[in-house]
Amino acid sequence: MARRPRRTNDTLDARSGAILRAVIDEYVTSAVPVSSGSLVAHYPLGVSSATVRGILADLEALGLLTHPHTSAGRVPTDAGYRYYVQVLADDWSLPSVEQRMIRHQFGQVEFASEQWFRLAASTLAANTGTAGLATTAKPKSARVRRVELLAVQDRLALMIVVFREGTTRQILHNLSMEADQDQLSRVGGLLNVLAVDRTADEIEAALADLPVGDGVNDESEILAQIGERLVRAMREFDGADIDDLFSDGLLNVMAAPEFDRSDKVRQVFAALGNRAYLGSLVDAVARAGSIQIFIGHENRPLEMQDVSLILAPYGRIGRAVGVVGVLGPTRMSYPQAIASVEFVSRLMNELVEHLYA
Amino acid sequence: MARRPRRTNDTLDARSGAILRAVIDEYVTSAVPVSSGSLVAHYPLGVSSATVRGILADLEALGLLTHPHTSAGRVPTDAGYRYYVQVLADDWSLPSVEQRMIRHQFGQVEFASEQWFRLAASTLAANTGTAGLATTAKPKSARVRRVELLAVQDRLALMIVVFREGTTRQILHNLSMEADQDQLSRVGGLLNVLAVDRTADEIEAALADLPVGDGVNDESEILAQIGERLVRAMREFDGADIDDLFSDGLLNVMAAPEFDRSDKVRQVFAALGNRAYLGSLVDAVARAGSIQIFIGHENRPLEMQDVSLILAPYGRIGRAVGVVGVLGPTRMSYPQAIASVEFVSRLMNELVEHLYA
DNA sequence: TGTTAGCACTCGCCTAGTGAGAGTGCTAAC
DNA sequence: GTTAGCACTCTCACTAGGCGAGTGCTAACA
Repeated sequence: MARRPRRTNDTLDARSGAILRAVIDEYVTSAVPVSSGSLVAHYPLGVSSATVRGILADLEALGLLTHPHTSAGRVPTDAGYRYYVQVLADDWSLPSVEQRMIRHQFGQVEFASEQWFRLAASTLAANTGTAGLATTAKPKSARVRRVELLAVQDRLALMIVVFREGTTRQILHNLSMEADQDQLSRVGGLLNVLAVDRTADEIEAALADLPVGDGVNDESEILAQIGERLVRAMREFDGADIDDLFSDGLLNVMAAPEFDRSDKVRQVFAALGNRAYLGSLVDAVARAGSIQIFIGHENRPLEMQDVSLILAPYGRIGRAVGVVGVLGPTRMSYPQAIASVEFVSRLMNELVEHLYA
Repeated sequence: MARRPRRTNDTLDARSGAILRAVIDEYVTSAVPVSSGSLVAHYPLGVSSATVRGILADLEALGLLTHPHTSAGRVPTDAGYRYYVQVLADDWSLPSVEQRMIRHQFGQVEFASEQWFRLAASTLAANTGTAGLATTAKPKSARVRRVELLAVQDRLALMIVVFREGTTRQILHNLSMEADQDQLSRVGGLLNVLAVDRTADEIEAALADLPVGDGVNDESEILAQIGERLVRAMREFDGADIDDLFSDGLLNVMAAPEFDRSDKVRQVFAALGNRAYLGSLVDAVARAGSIQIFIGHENRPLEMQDVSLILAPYGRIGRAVGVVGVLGPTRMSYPQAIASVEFVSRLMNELVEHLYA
């Protein structure tokens, strides 16, 4: 047989494309290397298995498929999946029934902020049979929306900070002197004037401009202490790679036959615990501004080379951006996953838009 | 050999006890069935392997050891571990170096409330090589310490509730009318008067006693709406089996050879996702008021019969109680685990005491 | 020139069989 | 009561052979 590549200009001819798609669809559901015979049996290709074999050999020569061993069927390579999502992409969108169902669920949780992230993760997990991920939207530099101070004990104050994007922080602070709720309320009032809508740097500057208390005035001393603690907390927040990561359905990934040995799973989970790596991912996705797909070896960490990530940003570019997505074995249903991630990220966008217009 | 049981009154004689302890210590570190030969080689028993074999046979007859097959060494049964922790318990306490180190770490996190739970879980995980668990302290009926209201948008209010035990809830609420921050602040003042130190039921009663607004007064209408939402949130909180579960080191469990197949791990994790089950555990431990040990089959759920739980309560009995502990394979170092859990729970007690004296 | 049937060939998987080694249980002597 | 000695059992690792699946190639065909 003439083994000339069946493609022109980096694009497969229609029939080769159809067969590649068939191999992938089949393999994704069966997890078993697919043979020429099973293809002609399950798909209306209109040719014999011998012809299919020829095409499979070509696709293998192009690096889109492999062969575990001579007498086994074909398995897609990472490049094969890549071609699939890139070129063979159909109009992949969620059936409107599912869309309505998901929308309904989001309506149910009644704006209990962090519930949204849990819901995003669990929706994605349930909808794709893989692991769902969602990070909160983290700004480059947090700005304060509001600060509250509560007296917990003689010298113990609880500070609650609400950032502009809705995330909150609670910080217990040991004061160097006693302070009752009235004092703290007054200090809180001053602190709000000073801090609202400002970043850590701006608040620090404003604090420096304050007349020095000389210890004469207790409240200005408390303000200085609390203000300093606030700035520190904001710096920590700004410096973190990501804010919070919610995940669901990690058990789904374990159920995949390629992860029946738990050391494989452990590696992936370990990589997922690496905040710096996650931060770089969020960054990359935020910078790209649209859904990103990382297939197998396209993932940097060695531990992630058997899985694929599909991530989409949400939020307001330049201000606070978060990410939702899924993680699954490379052998996953990309259409379903892509459609789900795209839909959920759109939904999250609407929510953010609605909240902080 | 005379196969008479080597115990009187449910207690093994000294030598049998020493050998049982040796078997368990050996098996815990090696994960391999231990033979009579390796015992005489590694422990100063002063007898020959043949004698040890006789005693091993007795211990097996008593149900404290088993035999995977004829030509294999002995493995402890759940009953064997139980006897070990119950009767062979030495003075198991943490070396003071470790105690100081842990105390130091807890000092570092600077009262950032939920950080404590994370730290408790991760300390236990690191110290025992198993999974560390910590739940927040949840009261039977939450009482409000403070409520704050923030205007987010025209009709959107963010309510922050701080409960007496330090946990907080953020709830976004859609108002039926517009309200600015001034209005919300006034409503917030009223709400605090009404709600502070009260349970859901008491707040509901107080709300019912309020003069009806008839829609004449916007603020009383807002108060009614927000108050109703607050009561609902508190009911949800009260009704939950547990509040929040922090865990760390789940990967440690996966690393154990008995969990090399990921379906085993999956079962355990699935059980751990069951809130009702966790709630019943917390309940049981809180009721007992002291450290509790559940070994293998002593755990109800079938999925948990290959692991052991060591849990200790902290907090104030009758008011808010939480639990810290570890989860590991039945083959774990009980002395180390028990000492660590006991120490961390004591530490958490001190923290709670210090905070809410 | 592309397609197809036919067929040899390869290779993984399963089963059975074998030998070595580990560790026991028993017994007879101390 | 303890011990050395020994037969016995059972797992593990390795090997060999048969089976089946699926390929790659070739020659014939449309």
